[in-house]
Amino acid sequence: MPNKDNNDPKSLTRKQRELFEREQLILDTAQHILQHEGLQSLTMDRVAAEVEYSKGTIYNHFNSKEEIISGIGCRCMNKLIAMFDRAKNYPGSHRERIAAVGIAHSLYAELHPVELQNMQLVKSSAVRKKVSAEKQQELLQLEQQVTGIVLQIIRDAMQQGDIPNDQAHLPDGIMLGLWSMGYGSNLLHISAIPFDQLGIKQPLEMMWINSHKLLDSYQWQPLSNTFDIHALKEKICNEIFAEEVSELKIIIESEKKNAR
Amino acid sequence: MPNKDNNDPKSLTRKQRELFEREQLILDTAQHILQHEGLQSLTMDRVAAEVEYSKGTIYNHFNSKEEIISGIGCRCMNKLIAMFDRAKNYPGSHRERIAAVGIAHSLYAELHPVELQNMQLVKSSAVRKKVSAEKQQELLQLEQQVTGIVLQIIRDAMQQGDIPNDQAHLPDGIMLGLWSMGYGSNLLHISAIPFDQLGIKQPLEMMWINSHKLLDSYQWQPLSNTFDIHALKEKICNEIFAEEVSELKIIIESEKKNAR
DNA sequence: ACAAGTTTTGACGTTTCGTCATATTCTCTC
DNA sequence: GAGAGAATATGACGAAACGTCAAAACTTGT
Repeated sequence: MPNKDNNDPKSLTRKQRELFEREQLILDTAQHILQHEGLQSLTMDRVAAEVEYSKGTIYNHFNSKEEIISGIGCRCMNKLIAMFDRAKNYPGSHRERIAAVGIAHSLYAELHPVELQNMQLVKSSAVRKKVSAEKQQELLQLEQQVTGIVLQIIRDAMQQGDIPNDQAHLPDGIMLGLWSMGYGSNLLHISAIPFDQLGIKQPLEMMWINSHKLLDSYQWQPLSNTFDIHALKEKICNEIFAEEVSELKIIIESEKKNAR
Repeated sequence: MPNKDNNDPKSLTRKQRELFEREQLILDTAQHILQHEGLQSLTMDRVAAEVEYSKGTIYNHFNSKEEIISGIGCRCMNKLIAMFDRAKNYPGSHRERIAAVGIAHSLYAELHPVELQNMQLVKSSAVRKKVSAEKQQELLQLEQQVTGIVLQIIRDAMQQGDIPNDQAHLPDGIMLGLWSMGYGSNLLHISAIPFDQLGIKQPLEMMWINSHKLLDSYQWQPLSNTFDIHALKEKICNEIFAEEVSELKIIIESEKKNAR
């Protein structure tokens, strides 16, 4: 290109930036297809056609389709971590902060069911086997960030005396309890089980209640019989996740319209 | 065939039996491949070769690969239900019976991690989309059997007065709490997260403790501070699941040998 | 302007799913 | 027991998708 007035000494960086941006474009495109048409429509030829590069170029960025799927998984984890971080920084009691993390988790599940399913897919051995060690390390590191946030809040609470120290399995027990219950509830939520028809409550609603019962069992002060957990939920939703909640309302509205 | 001394009037039934047996053979074979070589080795040609029928014949039984995978899923669910049933019939307190169900669930996860992953796969939309409505109905019905067993025990306990009736969300709350925590713990258990290395306890161990904490929160008598939950686990393992436990020991032994 | 290096391309080989016309086997009647 | 007609089994084939690689296009430095 003759136009060289941009005499930036970091031309190497420009190239790298282009590479990086293209990588993002590929992931954007793939994620969009995945979200709107499902995994069976996510083919390499399709992605190549939509980003308007050839398949070979796609393969210069990602060694396999699975690597793209993992890449999407990483982005989703980052989005989740951003929400968890906001929850962590909520200026309330430690019990309120951990509750905010729980709300972040279920809001994420409601807002991005497809991504959740994809994150599940990434963990399957079929995908993991074809993904580079680096990407796996990246995913593991992200997972650790998540547990790190939760553990930090629990440790803060212990240090502050909100949780009695004379119990076994701390802080792991609380972390694993919340993690497995949240994880399980989210997956039940996105499963095809028609809870309504079976006369069973929605998993995400019950998760909120059951998590508090679990925290009560660990005697995490203040206990839930001293405050209104539903009011707390409302409060946290308004103060930290207003944006997500309104997004969710829009989704629910449009689903209602589709049902009609 | 000239040899017709077997003058059974139900020759139709014999044919049906043959068909059924072949179907089982196909599923046996597919499950064996899946278990020992993973999903990527489970191809229709491979199954056809191993059962020594042509691919067309396989397709007379199952309309797609996904239908075979779902078929395997159904068998696994049935195996799980059989274990749950044994737990349900344990002649102890209701709290002991529900605890036995929990043990059944984690034993299953430890004994059959591959099947668990497969049952997860069946729930993915990619598979569900290609499966007949009947099979989906069958899967749903099996899932209901599972929840039915749990709900029955909870209702028994309520009727007997073991659980105070003055609480909201009964029996659903307990059921969903145990289900999501068990489900989540099992999936964490089979995930690739190296809990040991991260200095975190194993999800299945914590699930036992946290489930009891949850039941305590619902004030399900007798509360866990009045008995030794680890002794109870030992007792239930010996009295109902001796076979599974010894199977598990063999697996653990052989894994140790492989590690060396 | 040209050469050396880098990146892009898309045709191609391979695998695997699922189909279907043909071949085989079975069953029932005479 | 023979033969017609129905039921079942077969495997070659088409289609779709992954991943590769030699050749083409572009970039950069001299």
